[in-house]
Amino acid sequence: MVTRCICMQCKFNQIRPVKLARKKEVIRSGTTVEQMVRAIADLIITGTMQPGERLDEVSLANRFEVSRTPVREALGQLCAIGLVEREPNKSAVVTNVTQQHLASMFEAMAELEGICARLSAERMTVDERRMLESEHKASARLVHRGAQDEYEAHNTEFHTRLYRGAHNDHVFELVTQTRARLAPFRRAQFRLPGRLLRSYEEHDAIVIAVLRADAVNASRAAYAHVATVSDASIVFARDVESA
Amino acid sequence: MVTRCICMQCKFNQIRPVKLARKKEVIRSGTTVEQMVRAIADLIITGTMQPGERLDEVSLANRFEVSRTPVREALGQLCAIGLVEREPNKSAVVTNVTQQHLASMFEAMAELEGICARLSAERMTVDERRMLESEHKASARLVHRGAQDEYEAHNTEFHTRLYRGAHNDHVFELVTQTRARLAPFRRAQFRLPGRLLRSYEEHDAIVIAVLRADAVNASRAAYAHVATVSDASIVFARDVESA
DNA sequence: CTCGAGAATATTGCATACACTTTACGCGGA
DNA sequence: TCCGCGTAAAGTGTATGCAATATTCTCGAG
Repeated sequence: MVTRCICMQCKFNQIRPVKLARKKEVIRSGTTVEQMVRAIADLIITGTMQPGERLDEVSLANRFEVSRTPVREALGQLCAIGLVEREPNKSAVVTNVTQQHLASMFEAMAELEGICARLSAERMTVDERRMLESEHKASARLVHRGAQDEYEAHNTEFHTRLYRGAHNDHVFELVTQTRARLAPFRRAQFRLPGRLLRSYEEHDAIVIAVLRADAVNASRAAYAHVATVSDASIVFARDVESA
Repeated sequence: MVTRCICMQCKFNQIRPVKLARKKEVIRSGTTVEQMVRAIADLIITGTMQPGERLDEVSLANRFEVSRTPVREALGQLCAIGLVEREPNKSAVVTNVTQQHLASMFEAMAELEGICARLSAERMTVDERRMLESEHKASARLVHRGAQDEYEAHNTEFHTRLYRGAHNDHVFELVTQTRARLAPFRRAQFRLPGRLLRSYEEHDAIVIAVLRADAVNASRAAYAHVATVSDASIVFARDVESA
């Protein structure tokens, strides 16, 4: 996708005659590099770029209409985060994790979610508990309607609430980062039949335990929840790999 | 330290007339950027640069005799890791964590070490267990001699063994990364009276549980161990701050 | 027809140049 | 003396150029 195609109509092949001059009129949110990091991360997380695919600097630079310098910095940061891999004098590549590493990430994720659920059960404020519950109940509707995309958004929101509820900044960072790296592999899980309902039921178990301040069961339920996501996703990943 | 001093003898103020020309004869381990990341991280971790201190790009470039480009990339990566902070058009700054964030990192570290110890108890191979035990026993000598620096090296080694023993790549990454970020604050802990012996005893509890494959107690012991390090370090950090 | 060596091309790594932003400095006025 | 304000200096953000490395292509030998 990123590698050059032969077609001369393809915008990647067009030599852009216009000077790359950033005018101050251009309202920029943050620096170019930040934008690039977000943009490229999106490409990876949304699956527009598959693991193993090459991230060619000049193509990206043309695509986003910037010079190679910010692209390079962005790739460096994505590398530090772990979304891409680089070796000297070669193109950056979307991180291609082995089955084993994937499994280790899911296991770590389960541990981290377990911690978050446990700490949430112990530490969430009354407001946080109330919000968690109402948001969760609201998503029941989506399950009935089979609204996958909307449910997925709610799902993300739900987990974020758990992460925040732990009231630990660093744990929040770790779990968020791990989730980002798992995102490419988790993408299609809600396509599997019955996954939506099952996810809801598992959330239910977590919510009940958290509301009761039952740390042990909250932790267990969260761990188990990730474990089933893991199973679904690893199966999916294997299919993709063999395809 | 990094900011310019007035003295014209200071090497930071010397205009370097020599061209920055990298000859191929120079044997380089990895790219310049990698070296820079390591070098700057070292400055921070070893405490040569204190939290809050400015990392001026040109000074660093002169100091390491490279251009600003690799310095910038390195700073970007260190920012992604969390060792430095940046905002647009300002110098990068060694991350200055609040008491609260520091506490959250130690708590996260305790959780992670607990996980590692638990998994190690369950998963370490016979060889790994043997090595853990013999290395641990060897360090007893250092405690008696009061050899702080050597003990610290052994201590690092000991914990790394636990992290590896968990047989989970991603957990290893997370715990290693967290340790790096805590390093600046943990530095002086072994200076505290009696800390050496106490550390050894705590390691002992972990080793015993791991060797017995007693996951629960291994986890507890590891958690408790970090908690005491945390106490010592937070006290130290507070002293530094108020000084 | 396949394989491999070597040239041609593409791409990365770093240095440098320059525009824009922030900070430091100095000076006049209150 | 102290406070603004304007200018100078320093510093960051990005584009571009060049050398070094990797990749692709070509063509001849087997």
